[in-house]
Amino acid sequence: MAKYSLPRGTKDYLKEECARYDYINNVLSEMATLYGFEHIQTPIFEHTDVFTRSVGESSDIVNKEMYTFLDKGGRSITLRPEGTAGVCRAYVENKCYATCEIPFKAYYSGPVFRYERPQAGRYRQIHQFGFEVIGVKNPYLDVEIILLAHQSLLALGITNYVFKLNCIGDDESRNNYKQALKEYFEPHLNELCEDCKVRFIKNPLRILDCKVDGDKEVIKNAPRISKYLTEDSKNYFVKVCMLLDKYQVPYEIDQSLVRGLDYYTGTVFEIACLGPNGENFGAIGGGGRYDNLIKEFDGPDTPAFGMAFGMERLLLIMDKYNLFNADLIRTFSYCMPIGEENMEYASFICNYLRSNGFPCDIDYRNRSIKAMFKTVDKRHAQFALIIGDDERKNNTVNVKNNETKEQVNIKFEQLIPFFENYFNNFSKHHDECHCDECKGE
RNA sequence: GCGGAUGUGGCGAAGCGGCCUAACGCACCUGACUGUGACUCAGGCAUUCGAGGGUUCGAAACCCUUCAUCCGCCCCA
Repeated sequence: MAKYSLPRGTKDYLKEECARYDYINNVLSEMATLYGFEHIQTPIFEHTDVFTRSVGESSDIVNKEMYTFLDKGGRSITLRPEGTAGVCRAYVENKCYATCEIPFKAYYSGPVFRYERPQAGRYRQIHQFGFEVIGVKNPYLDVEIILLAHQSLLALGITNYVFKLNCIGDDESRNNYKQALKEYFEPHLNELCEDCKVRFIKNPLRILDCKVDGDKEVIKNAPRISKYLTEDSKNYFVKVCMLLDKYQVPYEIDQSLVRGLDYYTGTVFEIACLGPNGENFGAIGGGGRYDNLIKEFDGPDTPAFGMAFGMERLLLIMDKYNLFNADLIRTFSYCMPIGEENMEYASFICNYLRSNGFPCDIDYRNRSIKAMFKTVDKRHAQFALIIGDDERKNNTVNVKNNETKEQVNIKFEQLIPFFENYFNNFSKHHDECHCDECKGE
């Protein structure tokens, strides 16, 4: 066993897993671009109060899950537990409200940290791919982001998910509702768990999210937000639902959904997706409207909407459903020098191909042909280049197409034209062909 | 943060106080086959049982501590 091991709840992404991660990241980036988003990056740590003020004192994230430490200058620093707060801080700090196009549409991708007890699909360092739109309040926008998530999942091949949707209302609605909840729960305080007693004071909305008392009549019978929504909030949400119907997005309304972050207002959602055997790995993504957050960071009063995917959850779900191609990792060609004495020529060929832009790798271990062919298969190489005494003496390369198993002896100076020709035919085939294999590309 | 289970080579797994210098299967390496991937056959591949300590004449097995993983709760991505 290794003397040095990973910190709990973290993991190494080795080649295959990294290739899968990159694949998802690419699909989502392309989707973001399709919807008019631009890439931004913010630091993975911020001053602690960036999160306490936005994510909220009553949230579990701030209460018990943050990686917070003092830096050498005595500042309280926190590894970001989510992406939105940093984006909003950056938006205000860089005065994007004045210098950028409104709405400000940005996507980001990277690690976030939460100190939780690890489980399957749950880590302390996870990666989120998120989208934020700052500057617009319009049901069409809420729906645009949900559509973006919807289309992204379809592009990844994920199908059996559902958007759980709720409206937690504007300030007025929520204040009315909080008041009603307080009045309702006050006489029942003793029936609630310890956590909920704290929630009662800090944010009674949280009580609805409690699973400990989830079955208890008290919570079941609690007033519903829908009754306390202002006309505006109600109409807005109805419009959102109507549009989702129109676009045939799979969603259901879940009035107990309040989200674990305090900054949400209005439309909120989580994406639930079960494994092939009904396993529940938690939400694969979530988000919502946060109309007060920019103001909270001392920016102008600006509405906003955002969402994020959990990369680890996507990775897990896609793996369970076998949605990854087997050959995400591939080598175009692999040089097989037969015997030490052919190493020099083989190495020359390999570098020659590389300098002409054709990916190539070479076997350095003076192994048997059998062993090298196994490597060719394992690395999904398109071509095996067999280089032995005959080839070296005649300045040729024995090129074996690993797919068709056809083998030709090619003069050194014909190598590049040969591969160029191969590529041209390949893309020509690609353009004209409508077979299943090519359609998806 | 709470409750439960588990930890033996790259992987799966037997062994549950001495015959363990750790079975078996897969994978891997070498050769039979001086240059074509299969099959077959022969051989190789854990001084060591997550780590540290203790009990014992003797420990992978028993005890303690610790680390990690998995499941449930909580929460979410």
